[in-house]
Amino acid sequence: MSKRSMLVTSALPYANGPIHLGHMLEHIQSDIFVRFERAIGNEVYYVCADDCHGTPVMIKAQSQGKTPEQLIEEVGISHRADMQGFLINYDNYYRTHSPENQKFSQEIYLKLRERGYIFTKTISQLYDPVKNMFLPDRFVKGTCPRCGAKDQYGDNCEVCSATYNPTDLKDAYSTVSGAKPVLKESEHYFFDLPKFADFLHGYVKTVLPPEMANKLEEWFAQGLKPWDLSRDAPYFGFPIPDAPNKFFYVWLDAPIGYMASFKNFCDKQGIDFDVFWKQDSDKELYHFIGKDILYFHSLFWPATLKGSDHRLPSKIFVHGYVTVNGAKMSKSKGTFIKAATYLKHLQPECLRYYFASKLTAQAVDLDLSLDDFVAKVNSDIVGKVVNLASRSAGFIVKRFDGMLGSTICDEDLACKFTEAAPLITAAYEERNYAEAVRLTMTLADEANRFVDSHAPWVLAKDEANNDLLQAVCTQAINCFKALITFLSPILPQVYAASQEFLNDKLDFNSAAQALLNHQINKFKPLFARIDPKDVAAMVEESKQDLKEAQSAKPQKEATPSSEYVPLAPEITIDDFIKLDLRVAQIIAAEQVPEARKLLRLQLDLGFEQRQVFAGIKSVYKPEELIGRKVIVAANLKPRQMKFGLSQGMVLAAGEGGQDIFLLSVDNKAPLGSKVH
RNA sequence: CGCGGGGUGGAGCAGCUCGGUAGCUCGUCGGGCUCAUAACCCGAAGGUCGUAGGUUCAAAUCCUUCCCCCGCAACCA
Repeated sequence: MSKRSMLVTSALPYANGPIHLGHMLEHIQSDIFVRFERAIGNEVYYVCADDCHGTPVMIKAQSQGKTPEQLIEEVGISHRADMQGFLINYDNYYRTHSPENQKFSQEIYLKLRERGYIFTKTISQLYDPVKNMFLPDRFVKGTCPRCGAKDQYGDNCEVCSATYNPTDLKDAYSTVSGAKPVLKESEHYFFDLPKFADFLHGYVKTVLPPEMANKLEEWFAQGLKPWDLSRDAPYFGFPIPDAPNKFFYVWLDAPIGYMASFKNFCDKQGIDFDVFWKQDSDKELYHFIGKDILYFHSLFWPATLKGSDHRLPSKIFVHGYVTVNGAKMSKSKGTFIKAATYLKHLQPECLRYYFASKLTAQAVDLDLSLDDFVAKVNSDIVGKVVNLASRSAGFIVKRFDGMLGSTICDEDLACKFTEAAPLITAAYEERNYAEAVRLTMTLADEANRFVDSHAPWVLAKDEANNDLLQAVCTQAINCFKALITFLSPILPQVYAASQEFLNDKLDFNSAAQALLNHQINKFKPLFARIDPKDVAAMVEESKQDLKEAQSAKPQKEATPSSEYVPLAPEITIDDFIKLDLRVAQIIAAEQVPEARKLLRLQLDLGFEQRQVFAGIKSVYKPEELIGRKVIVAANLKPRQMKFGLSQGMVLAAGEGGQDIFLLSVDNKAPLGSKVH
């Protein structure tokens, strides 16, 4: 069989939160695939990245008083650590907020535009007048128009399961600021997806398993709709060429992040990027994704590739969700387990093995039953596989100076291993790891029965049986060698330790070949069994996480209808005294005709006069301000505005809009006095 | 009737494409062994395969009804 060459990706984790066990299912699944393909001799590149853009990242950064760049940097570090902790062997783990990705995104967009696949249309959307931003549906809540349930999301009601538009909500409010959203028009850029409908309809059947293709049928039946790929500023993303204040919707550049991550890797390694991505590439391209993002990967992504003259994915591998103890991961039950929390208490290979033992090519949900998890890992890995080495190595080392014999004693058993090898290989290739594990464990049972029936501990009592004893133990060790090699894509560390123990390079393609007349090393425990206490501790800590999360953001979630803006991060007195606040008097105020929100104020600070522009036009009239004493931030860097220089900031309470209240001070306060 | 997936002994799963009266692992009970990380081996109990009906000589496996669970329902990442 000639050597194949492929690029494999895992879906890009979103950069607004930590990695949890749900993510790990996918990354473990793809990592096993990659390790397997490499083990049988294929050339594989494996890349991933953080998905950095979009409103949620922007909001999260804001609420933490950070820039989005700071946030994604921090999140990126923790994501990488988690992936490494689970032995996910990426060639490159990059980020979508990168020069490569910006270049690709814009090039692809321009190509699509050139081909006539982009058009513009004005749509009206809910807008947060306080934060001055358009609101995605998930950031709007209100009262369900059908059943009257409060605090329902913008698109559907969790109580009566009605679906509606965000504009239908009663008493709608922005979850970002609490303000009442207003409708506002904006021009958006659309990708003409319907033009690809026929192509996609045929294409998806070739890259997806039938049940997933079925799922897509309903979307085709309804007819594809144009894809709105622009977002208005403020938005954390890449600017759209020739479209001021418009940014690419995060889902445009996210999958392009696969290319960008690979490009970044290629440039470092001197690999030819285009060979993989050109239209007629004969390299294979595989995406592992969760069923939740099927739509994006099987419709938008191939269409953008097709429309911009790139190659298409060879296959899209879809998996289901992780449930824990039969239910959705729950923070209050402590079953919403973060990767980092898991790693504090348990070995990565335990989860790798458990997931593998239940993973098939079907996109069904996978239950992490914690009791079953402990039982299965301990019983299979320790009790069956490792035990085989553990129970035989002693004889070889003590009685034969660590030398394996020149022969084995049960050809039938050896045959079973040889015969199973291609079946196991096929099972991995089809991503039916559960089958691969089952086949392997059946062999492990056979091997343990073999040891039991020959009872080497009895043979050892009589020197006359030396040859047989050595043959039995040699075969047992060889069984172990085959088993651990079959499991090597799943258990890379045990595999590495086993090579050390066996003093040999274990090759997947010759796993069942016997190692004879060979010196091995003293056996050291290769795998620590799981103590159920560690699992309990992990669950307990996950519950703790929840409590901390709750106290960290006091009311925002608990009383979503509250108008309160979350508290900014704590500062020290040193931070505070940097601020020089002074009492000033408004001695003149006038409208600025071109300005939507601003009034021009002339302030007397006692020691000097200043011009300040204040965004209070919506509430205050110039006449009523003259003579009023206000507080002004006096050491603020002057700002050149369109209408003139603003030399300070007048302090006011409220969130803006109609919610503006100038701070006042007792009239006795002398001008220019400092506020402490 | 919105769509897709699923419901198999106490737990987790396989079998269902190509119908022939149910299999694996764990757990439980009894026994054996003592080389091994209380690991290993043998045996037993326990299910009529969500429900109701149909096709058939024969159904977990094909068809239909209903019930229950999970997910999706497109701009939400």
